[in-house]
Amino acid sequence: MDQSFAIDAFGALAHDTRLTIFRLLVQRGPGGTPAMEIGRILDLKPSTLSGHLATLKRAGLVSTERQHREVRYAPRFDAVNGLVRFLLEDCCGGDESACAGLAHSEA
Amino acid sequence: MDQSFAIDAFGALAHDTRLTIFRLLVQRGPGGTPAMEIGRILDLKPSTLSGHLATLKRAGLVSTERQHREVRYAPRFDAVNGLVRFLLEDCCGGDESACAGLAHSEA
DNA sequence: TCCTCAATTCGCGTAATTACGAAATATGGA
DNA sequence: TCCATATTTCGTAATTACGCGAATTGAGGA
Repeated sequence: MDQSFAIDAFGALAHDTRLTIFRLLVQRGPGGTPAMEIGRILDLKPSTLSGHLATLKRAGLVSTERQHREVRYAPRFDAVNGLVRFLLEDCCGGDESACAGLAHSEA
Repeated sequence: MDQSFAIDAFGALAHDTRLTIFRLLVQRGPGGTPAMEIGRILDLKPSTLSGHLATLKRAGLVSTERQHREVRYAPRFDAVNGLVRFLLEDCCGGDESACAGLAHSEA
């Protein structure tokens, strides 16, 4: 996890439609969701949807798998964990007691 | 935590200088760091620094406290936790087994 | 009050992002 | 091969973000 990866990932999430897409994928689970289904649910034009999915993919936040004629998009949970670890790296100068309970999320 | 808050927060972090500032604040700890010290460490012009700090503040990622002539900036760990929870809300449709170990970070 | 340091606000030119129609490409069935 | 469905690429115009010099505000000491 380096800085430029994190910037791309945060930038990808810093958009109304893309954030909605990503959260939808999280709720759908690791099995993935076909692009067209996402577009139907969120009422997005194909080219707009495709652009956003490409942004999320470039940022490493989603993985893709072609199945027949469809492309299934799935969230990458490891990317989220990586982002959090990167953000809180060397938290409080390594002093566990200073940030106890703060650096751990219970989603 | 609502969507527009999350968008502002991710947008604030999606920038080289601001991400560096935030991570520096995390490492410095909850006691806060004077703005000028941040600027000196990262070699930033006052107006540029101030703009970035204002963006982080608006996004709810940092808190400020005036001490004498200085303004100390501190990271808001609760905001980070809130973002992660928001991102992973209803993960895998609530099926714990499907995302076990994925939704929890050990920073 | 006057001065100085700390920090913010304003203004401007430049650069990146956005949505989406139209055209192109990919996949599999008839 | 021909076609329909699924998805991506391209082009363009409108919007927004960027850095930073200059001017301004705030707080405390002399």
